Amino acid sequence: MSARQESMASLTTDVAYQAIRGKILSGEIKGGEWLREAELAVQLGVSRTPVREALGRLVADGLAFHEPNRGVRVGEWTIGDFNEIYDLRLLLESYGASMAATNPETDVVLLRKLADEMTNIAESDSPQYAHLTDLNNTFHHAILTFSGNSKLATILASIVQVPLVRLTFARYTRAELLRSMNHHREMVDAFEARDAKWAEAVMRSHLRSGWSAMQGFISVQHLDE
Amino acid sequence: MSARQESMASLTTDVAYQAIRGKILSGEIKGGEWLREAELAVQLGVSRTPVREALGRLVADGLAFHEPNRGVRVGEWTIGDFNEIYDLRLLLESYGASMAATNPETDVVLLRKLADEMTNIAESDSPQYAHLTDLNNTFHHAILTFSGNSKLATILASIVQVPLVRLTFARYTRAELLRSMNHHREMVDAFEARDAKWAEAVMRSHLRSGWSAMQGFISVQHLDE
DNA sequence: ATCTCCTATTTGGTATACAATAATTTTTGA
DNA sequence: TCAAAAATTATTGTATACCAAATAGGAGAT
Repeated sequence: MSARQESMASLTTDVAYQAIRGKILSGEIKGGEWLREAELAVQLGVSRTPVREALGRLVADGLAFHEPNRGVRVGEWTIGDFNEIYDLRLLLESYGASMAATNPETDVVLLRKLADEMTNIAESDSPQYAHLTDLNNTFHHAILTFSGNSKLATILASIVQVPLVRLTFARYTRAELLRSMNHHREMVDAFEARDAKWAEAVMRSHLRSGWSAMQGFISVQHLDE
Repeated sequence: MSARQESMASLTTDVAYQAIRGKILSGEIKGGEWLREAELAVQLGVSRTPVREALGRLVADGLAFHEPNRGVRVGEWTIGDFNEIYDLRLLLESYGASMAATNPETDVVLLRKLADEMTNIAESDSPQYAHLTDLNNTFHHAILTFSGNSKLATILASIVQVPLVRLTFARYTRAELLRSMNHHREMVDAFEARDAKWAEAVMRSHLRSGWSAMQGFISVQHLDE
């Protein structure tokens, strides 16, 4: 099982999936809206068939919901959902960090490089948030990979997913941003020391403080759109 | 998001999904075998369309794998996979147990009823293993529900899944079976005492001992078929 | 106003056709 | 003989057309 994944390069269906997913993530299609097969098909210039398969995948990964004989509609997320997601993320990622800390396969050099680069970006005058987000994703994903449990990254991807995408570093205060960067570097130190408990604790702090920072503007976001 | 799920009652596709899934779980279709669309379609007396959707769902929940322009084939599972799965199960279910212990919504009466009924069955002369398995699933699922995190049960279902289905209580020694029943009852005691740490510890013991019992005959299973 | 019936819309499913791709077999050429 | 090339075959991926069933919404009747 382990390695192979074959992430479905089958052109049309995949394009449709990515396109619709993008519309949801970007907010172009809002929560609760219907995803009409025919409409999307003409919009994307494909037939209903790949659209249906794409919708099936969106439903499968929890981004949308299927109502029999009615169709598929985009999911809506409450603060309670975010809370549940963050609790699980805390549980799984801190476990991953503790496992990665004692795994000899863990590439500490890579992680440090990522942490340092993120710090540089964050400390610049006008941080490139998009790049920062990419590096951050890479960093967290790498840790999960180094945990040695190949299922871990998959599961987390299926939980964390979409709804958090719009909550980016751009919303952090400067203090929050710098603290986040400090966490990254401290985590690498913990890995270097092969200290599982330390790594786990830093990851907990990191995610918890991130969640705390986000909670503020989630309600705002709900109000102004 | 929380409650609603709309578990797709759309006849044909669902029937196909269940049928193919059943063939995999029962071992009729073995790991590594191809799932041919046309073949399955005639076998099930439906067209290729619902078969394709069913295969998509099987791929989505990790039971099968897609190889572009080649088709879908049933996954193969190694002992390493089982290990990873059990580690995650331990993490998530013990978390669930600890949360359920202090949740006032937890229906201790129901759980005790289940635990007692399982004990009765296990202590009888010829235990009805199928019924025992059902009750056990209900018991574990109920705890996850009482954890208060609605995502927890979903995630676990997506991990534990299939590959473990064939590893049933029927393979347990009498001692292992009775110990498992003791764990269930002890867990209810921990819930009644609202002792999160206790509940968590019992769940850890429970799953770890179960995994230990299974490890033995997994290799056997691999050899004799 | 409420209930019933009708109609439009949309899904869920079938059937069929066909291009693209990968595997297999056959043929070719040294 | 045997490896490379070419032809054949099998199967997926997509499109298209069509139809039954279900739902929503509105017209009309009570």
